[in-house]
Amino acid sequence: MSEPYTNTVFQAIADPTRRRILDLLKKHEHPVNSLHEHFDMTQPALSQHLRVLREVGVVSRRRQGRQQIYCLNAVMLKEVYDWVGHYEQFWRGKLNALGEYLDATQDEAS
Amino acid sequence: MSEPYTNTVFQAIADPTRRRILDLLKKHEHPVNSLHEHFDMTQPALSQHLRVLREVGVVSRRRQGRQQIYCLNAVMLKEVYDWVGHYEQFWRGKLNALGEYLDATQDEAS
DNA sequence: TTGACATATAAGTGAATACTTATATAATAG
DNA sequence: CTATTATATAAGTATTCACTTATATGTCAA
Repeated sequence: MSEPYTNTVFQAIADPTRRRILDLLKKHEHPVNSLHEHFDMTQPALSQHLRVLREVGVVSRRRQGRQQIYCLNAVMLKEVYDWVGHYEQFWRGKLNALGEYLDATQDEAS
Repeated sequence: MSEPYTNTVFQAIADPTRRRILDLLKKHEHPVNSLHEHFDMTQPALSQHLRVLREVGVVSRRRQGRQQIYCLNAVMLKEVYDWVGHYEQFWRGKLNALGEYLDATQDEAS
């Protein structure tokens, strides 16, 4: 009945647009207009996604002239990596057994 | 402007309740009522979370008498692990203070 | 100072989400 | 069969979300 989990980073990366932003920032830092070229949405919509990422702490920004340069702060993703890493043993071994993944019925149905 | 990302698994694990369900199933399989003891919500609410996890494919179930036994299908989490794993170098470099310029060597590739 | 540029915030909207209670289905016990 | 147990679905609701347009802020250039 306890609540030992937080929401933040996992929710931030739940959105595909925000994952794409992170992937772009992984290559190198970007000002907003440079990021904006990659997305089919308005600039305010993008800025709102950037705000989510900022509030979670997975990106940071600095001003450079009129631009805001966003860059990755990947340390916050370690929480995700650590959590999902605890499941690694479960998919290792199963993969080479039957290819991509077994059907939902694991009772020798195939 | 492309859309090479899907939503499914990342969104499924965005909710803390669903991550807790997976953590319970990681220990061993569970019928619904056994899972329900761990959560402060109604049984239908829990069943709806289980449905989300099922539809994404990260859990499966089989009937055993009146019970539905849920068990983990962790292969679907590999997508998350792989995605976030591409960021590992960034926090490793920063955590042990080897300096940013180690990260700077991934400007090319991918 | 004025105007253009770069980005952020405000306000509004429709859809999705996470819950609730009520009911349906499914298996077993009597 | 009927009643009980176990789980799922239906329907309703309040909140959150991802977007939009309009406007505000902040920087630079003329």
